[in-house]
Amino acid sequence: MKSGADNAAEAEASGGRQDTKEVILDAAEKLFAEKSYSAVSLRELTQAAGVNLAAVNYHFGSKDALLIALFRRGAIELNRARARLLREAEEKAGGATPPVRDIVAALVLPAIRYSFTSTRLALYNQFVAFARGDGPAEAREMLDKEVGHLQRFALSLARALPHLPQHEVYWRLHFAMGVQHSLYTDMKRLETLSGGLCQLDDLDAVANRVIDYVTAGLEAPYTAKG
Amino acid sequence: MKSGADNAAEAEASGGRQDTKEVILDAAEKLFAEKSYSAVSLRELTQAAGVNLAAVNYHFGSKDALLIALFRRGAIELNRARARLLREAEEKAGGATPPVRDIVAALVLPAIRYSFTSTRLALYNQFVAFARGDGPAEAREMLDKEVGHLQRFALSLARALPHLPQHEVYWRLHFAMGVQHSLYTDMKRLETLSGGLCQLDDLDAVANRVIDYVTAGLEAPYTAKG
DNA sequence: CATTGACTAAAACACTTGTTTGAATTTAGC
DNA sequence: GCTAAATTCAAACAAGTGTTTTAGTCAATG
Repeated sequence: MKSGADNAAEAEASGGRQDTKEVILDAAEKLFAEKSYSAVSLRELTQAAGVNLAAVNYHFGSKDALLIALFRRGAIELNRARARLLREAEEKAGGATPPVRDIVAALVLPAIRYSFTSTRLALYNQFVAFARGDGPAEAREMLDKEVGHLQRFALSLARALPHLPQHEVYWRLHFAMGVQHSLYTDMKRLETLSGGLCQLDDLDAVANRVIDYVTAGLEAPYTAKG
Repeated sequence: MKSGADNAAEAEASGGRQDTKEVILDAAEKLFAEKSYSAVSLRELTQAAGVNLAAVNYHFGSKDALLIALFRRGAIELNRARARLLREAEEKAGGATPPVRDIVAALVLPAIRYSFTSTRLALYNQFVAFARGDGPAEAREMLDKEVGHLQRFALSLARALPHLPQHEVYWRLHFAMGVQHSLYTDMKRLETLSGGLCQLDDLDAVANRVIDYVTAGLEAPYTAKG
């Protein structure tokens, strides 16, 4: 047998020391985000992680497989957190549809948390380029599954915004993802633009800001167009 | 002398045939956008452009210099178009400050046009990663200049939204850039999410949508926060 | 203790990378 | 039409790439 984490018990039993697999994943997350997938060599990556060069191929099979495993780890956590918040919002609303603001919060809060603590989300674009390019079918399937998770939010929003045609809901949800995206891309530009006034320091303040903005956009009056 | 386009007259005089330099720039724009800067080899690039392998190093000096030239070409055109629209909006408003919607239109319309006709804007993130990584100081200066252009919009928006503190204007302008960003990133996700319902087909419709959304976000009530 | 398995280490592999070279070719100026 | 500069071309270069191999280490198990 090859893979080390076939059962979670083994990872737990190994005690306080993180195992190589996760050390690699963490280093890859950081480096792939600040540079890019293909700009980071395995030598640079393994050196930063403090592991041997061959470790990546031993534990993951290839550099491509590492990227896939990395994206999977992040996507699972993110979508699980989003789904949980959306479910809670629905339960809180009883049988009725939750207010737009609560749906928005469920969508963006997990991502905002990540943007404060890790570079995890910055991987998304890298992975999209990889999957749509030379990447294997497995990668494309993961992106499709990702869309499936978003579909739940589209439906929920459509119920909360009954005056909007379906395609307009999709568009505005897409824009909401763009706003969210701006939290882990180009933050440097915002910092220099504002002369250091705007930063990712107060999570609640940033979260309220994003939710206010996105909610206002979603609830904007609909001016019929071609 | 080395470079071929020292004076624009030469490029014009050469008649209908595009010169090698621009053929390379066009091919690079396309390839760098769909894959990534470091994922595209000069062999793949020059073959797609139909020029010799050595042409890039001959005309630009290096692969890095090509990326810089590419970004410069795009940034100049984009900022020029934005500045012109903003000036027109200010003139239309006489001495007063233009309405938020007009400022937003000046900011996003040029980018929306590009997103319909080329992959030019998708280069931005690539260039940011390059400039902040191993890239030369020249690249960083270009990003700073880019921020300078945005500053004009920040000031104009601050005048149009006097009830907002300055840092809130910066944040919301940043979010607006994120919405704009969503037009040339992840459009594939929107298409599959909407089952093909949403696409970049009708420029005016998309432009109105974006402007509505961004304007609503900018004009959202301000709920004081930490 | 011996043995088996998972894991690490260092070296080598085949291949691609960006870049350079020097000769052939085209283009412009007199 | 000749000259000289500008450009293209094919070939080669050194360096770096992901991957494989082979030997070595370590911990658990019988």
